[in-house]
Amino acid sequence: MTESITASDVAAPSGPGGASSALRIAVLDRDSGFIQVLSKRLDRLGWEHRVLASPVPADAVVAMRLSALVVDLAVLGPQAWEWLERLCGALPDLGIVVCTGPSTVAQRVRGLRLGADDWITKPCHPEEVIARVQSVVRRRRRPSGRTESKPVMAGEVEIRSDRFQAFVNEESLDLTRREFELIELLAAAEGRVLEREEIYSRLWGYTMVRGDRSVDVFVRKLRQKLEKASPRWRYIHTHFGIGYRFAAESLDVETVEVDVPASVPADWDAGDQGKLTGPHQDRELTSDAL
Amino acid sequence: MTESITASDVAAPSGPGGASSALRIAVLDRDSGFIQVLSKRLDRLGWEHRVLASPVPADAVVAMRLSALVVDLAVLGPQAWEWLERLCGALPDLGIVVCTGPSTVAQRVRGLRLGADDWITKPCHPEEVIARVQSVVRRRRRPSGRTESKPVMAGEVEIRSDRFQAFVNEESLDLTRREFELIELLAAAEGRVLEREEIYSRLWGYTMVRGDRSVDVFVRKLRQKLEKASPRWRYIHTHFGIGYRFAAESLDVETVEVDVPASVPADWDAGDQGKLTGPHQDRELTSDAL
DNA sequence: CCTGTTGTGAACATCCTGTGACATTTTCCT
DNA sequence: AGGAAAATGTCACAGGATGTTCACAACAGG
Repeated sequence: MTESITASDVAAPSGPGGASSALRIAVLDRDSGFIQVLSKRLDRLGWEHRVLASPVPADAVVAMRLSALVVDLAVLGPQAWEWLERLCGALPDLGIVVCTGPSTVAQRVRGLRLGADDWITKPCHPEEVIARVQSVVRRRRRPSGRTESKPVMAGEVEIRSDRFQAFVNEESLDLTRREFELIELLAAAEGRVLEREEIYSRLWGYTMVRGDRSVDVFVRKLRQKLEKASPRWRYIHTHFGIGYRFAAESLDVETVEVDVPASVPADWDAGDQGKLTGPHQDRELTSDAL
Repeated sequence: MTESITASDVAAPSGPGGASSALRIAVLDRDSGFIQVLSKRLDRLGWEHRVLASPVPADAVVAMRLSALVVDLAVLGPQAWEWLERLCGALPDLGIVVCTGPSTVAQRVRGLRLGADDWITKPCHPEEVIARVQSVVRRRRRPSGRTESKPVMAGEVEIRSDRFQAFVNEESLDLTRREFELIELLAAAEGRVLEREEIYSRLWGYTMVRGDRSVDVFVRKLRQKLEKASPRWRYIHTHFGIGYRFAAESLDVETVEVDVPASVPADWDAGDQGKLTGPHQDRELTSDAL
């Protein structure tokens, strides 16, 4: 029962951590001949893989952190559609290749609409299965675009994707992987509010269950490190009931904005609101006041 | 550059999930029957599409700014592979679905390896082609899709969905989540009267029980914040016995901002607000303006 | 003038987030 | 392999923000 998967470089689903080669896939099927041939081929490719012979609850699949899954819907029996739908819902970034016996157009269309990425009809050549899995994964990976190495600056921090680190004055913040992924994600969406659910699904790869505090906890860890390294700046802003927003804001220039004293004449079209906080001066519903 | 796919004011209801519709695809094929059927289907889906009958240089395809391309390699003749490779290299984000006659496994694998995202063998059902194109595009959409969202202006307020906030002169109104949802909903229906029941069911998700004052309370909170930030405008108008209507109206006769004619004589209640709202005649509570 | 509807303010109940502590898993070192 | 250190994931609590309800006043309509 020991798994053949030795996690050496487990590229988390949507995470930036991907080595380009090492894939992690699972095959859910009972056709022993097919499995055997496919396994051998996968071995030679050096992909981590795992064979499942019986219907696995969608939740269990989540835990496997796969890049892709090859599945014969026949194994799942009548609940195949439901299973597929749930899985696709939970793991929007998982590549799913259905490889099953004869089917109707309607079935294939249904499967693809539910979220499957490809549908291969048996009998088929294992090499084609491999190629289609690669194709699916290739597309999935693209967004993570690890190629560019343009450091992002925000306030005092510099985010270097090529080093998986953030720096302040050339000093590393010692971010862990998740912390870095988080700040990278937030910074990429600078100015926009990201909802918790979105942050979670983009970092963890599957959908968040209600009551999960992981995002909050990592935000706090990030804030701590940012605070320590760059005390006079605020970067992560809370939007109550929604999520977080990344924007560098300096605390230095104390923006004492006087309330309009009601005795303002009729027309202030001269618009001298006198904003002095630089690029961003929004006063949000920040609960980060200390 | 004259071509513009404008999903003009679709005003995505809420959240990132918005416009999933407007796709732009091309079909490179000569099989007139296939093309015809497919085109009709594409029309009904509202996807912009274009049929190409002869080999188009890869560069030309680039200019089309497509979401996906369906191609019969047979049209391309012997240089099909080279063409495919060049295209995939030039447009890594373009979805490419090969749809062609009988082929060997080796050919299919080669095509997929070169960068094709799917390979369908003719004869095939157009619906399956559609479904596979959707599947391919679905993956591509994730990263880029949700970036844009144009702010909505009304009078002095600017509603930015990406920030879950409304602003007046770049100053946040500090709306809570519900308040924001409410103003967003109202503003999206600008000019029309929304009944309480509808507002309630769209914001709270279930039907309102008689006697529930939640909507009124939130309207009041919204009005307060709007009033404080933009004193010389009225935005939310009560329609007795019905519900509320959102429309920016200046109290200054001078300031001709947007739609309001402003040259209104003495009798406002003559109801020349311009916009008649269908079933209910505009019975306005304009007396409070004096 | 009467009745039902809406505006208002405040009390109250809930939900949300920050925080620290702790359990669990992974990584690294010996 | 064994164990320490680091990273990640969970949990419970406290304080604050938000949502809901209520009573009453003000108002529109007949």
